[in-house]
Amino acid sequence: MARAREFEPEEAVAAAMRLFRSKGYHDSSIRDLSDCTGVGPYGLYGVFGSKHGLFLAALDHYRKTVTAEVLQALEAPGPAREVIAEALARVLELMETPDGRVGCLMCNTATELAPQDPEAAAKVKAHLDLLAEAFQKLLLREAKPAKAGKAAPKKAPKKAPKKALKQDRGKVREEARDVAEFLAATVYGIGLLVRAGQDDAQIGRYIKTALKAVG
Amino acid sequence: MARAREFEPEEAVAAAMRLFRSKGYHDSSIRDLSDCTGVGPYGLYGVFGSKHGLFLAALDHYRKTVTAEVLQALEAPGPAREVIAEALARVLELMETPDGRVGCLMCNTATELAPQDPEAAAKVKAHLDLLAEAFQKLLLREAKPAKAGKAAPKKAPKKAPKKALKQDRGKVREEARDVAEFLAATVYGIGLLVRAGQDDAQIGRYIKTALKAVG
DNA sequence: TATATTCCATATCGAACGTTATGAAATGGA
DNA sequence: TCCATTTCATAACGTTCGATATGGAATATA
Repeated sequence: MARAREFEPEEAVAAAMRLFRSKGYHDSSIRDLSDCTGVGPYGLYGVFGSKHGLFLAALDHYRKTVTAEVLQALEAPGPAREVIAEALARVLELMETPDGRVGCLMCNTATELAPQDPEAAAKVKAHLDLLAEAFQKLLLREAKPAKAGKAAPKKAPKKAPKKALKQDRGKVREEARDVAEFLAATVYGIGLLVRAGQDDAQIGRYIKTALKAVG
Repeated sequence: MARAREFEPEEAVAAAMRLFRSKGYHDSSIRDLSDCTGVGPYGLYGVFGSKHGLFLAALDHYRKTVTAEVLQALEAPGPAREVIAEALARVLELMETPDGRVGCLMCNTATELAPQDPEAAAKVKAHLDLLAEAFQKLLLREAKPAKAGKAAPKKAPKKAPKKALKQDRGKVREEARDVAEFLAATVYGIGLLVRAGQDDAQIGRYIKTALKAVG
């Protein structure tokens, strides 16, 4: 048929994501994006339709790469609190890249674009929910080891009326949701502090203090 | 001598601050600012020198108005934890304005500009420190009621060796600093969540959970 | 009232923006 | 080997950017 494409869209998105993450949406021009991806306006518009389309693709790429590493960290075995501490430490690591301390693209997007860009806002919200669900899953994994486990439960349920059980379950689930949402926001908070120029020691203390809310 | 100025710089800054807070720096044009302040490019450049100068003035104005209300809330009497809860609730109120849920200008600036704008970054950092100091002062006010107080101290110091006193003081002070820094970051976190489009109920749960870290 | 000076509204500047048009280069099927 | 088609690099489009120049209106002093 015709000439073949000479670039890989996925690679272009990855490069564009780096630029957007570093400089934000408005301060990244098509020429900048063209330079950093090595693609040229024709290619970018042909595949992504617009600067905005490319940006949305970059948001998806962020979730599939950076955020995926956080979610993976939350799948680690062990006590929830320790897993969370490790995951948040990993988050902090991920906020620094060869481009500098660029923070979290989703957090940056929330403040720069969300109120005026429904599509970007939807992706940010979905991302927050994704994080919260991962935290909640981890928290509930520990809260109810009711299923057959190898080790015996440390805290044996004493004097637990059957009627109250459902209420307890609800309470536990509710608190887990609150803490999970809080931790998802904390992930954004880490990105925010990195972006604000705080050093790792200070952010480490922030994480340590936030963990006190896990209970 | 000559013709008098027809606008009040302070009012112009206030209007510019509202626009910057709503749309960010890069998405607010001189024409927009000219329209919303009613001043015209000549006046703006004559007084503020540049768009960037006007923005820095807007950051100062934010501290002197919005943040001042938060600092005032932190001066309220009563148990630290309750005062903090009230102050954070006040923060949430302040994030909504006639222009919508615009969030915190300092938080927005941290993510949009700080890495590439040293002057803005310095103001953001100073603002964070200001908040942290206010929280720390409040926390320490409660931690050491050593000075002559009307009511008797509830927790009488039992078996406290003189040598350990200094160390305890240091520990208390250190923990107060950590919590204070955490709470300052929480203020930004509230602004971030507002900007991300979370509703008040969700942010209220975030505040409630964060308060668990106060201890 | 005359004048020098400053401010205002507006026009305008060169540059950069996001996007599209253009012509040469490349490629699979006839 | 030619052709139809698609991609490429690049020029160009109209618009808007931040910033400045300009001419008339306003004012304190003389």
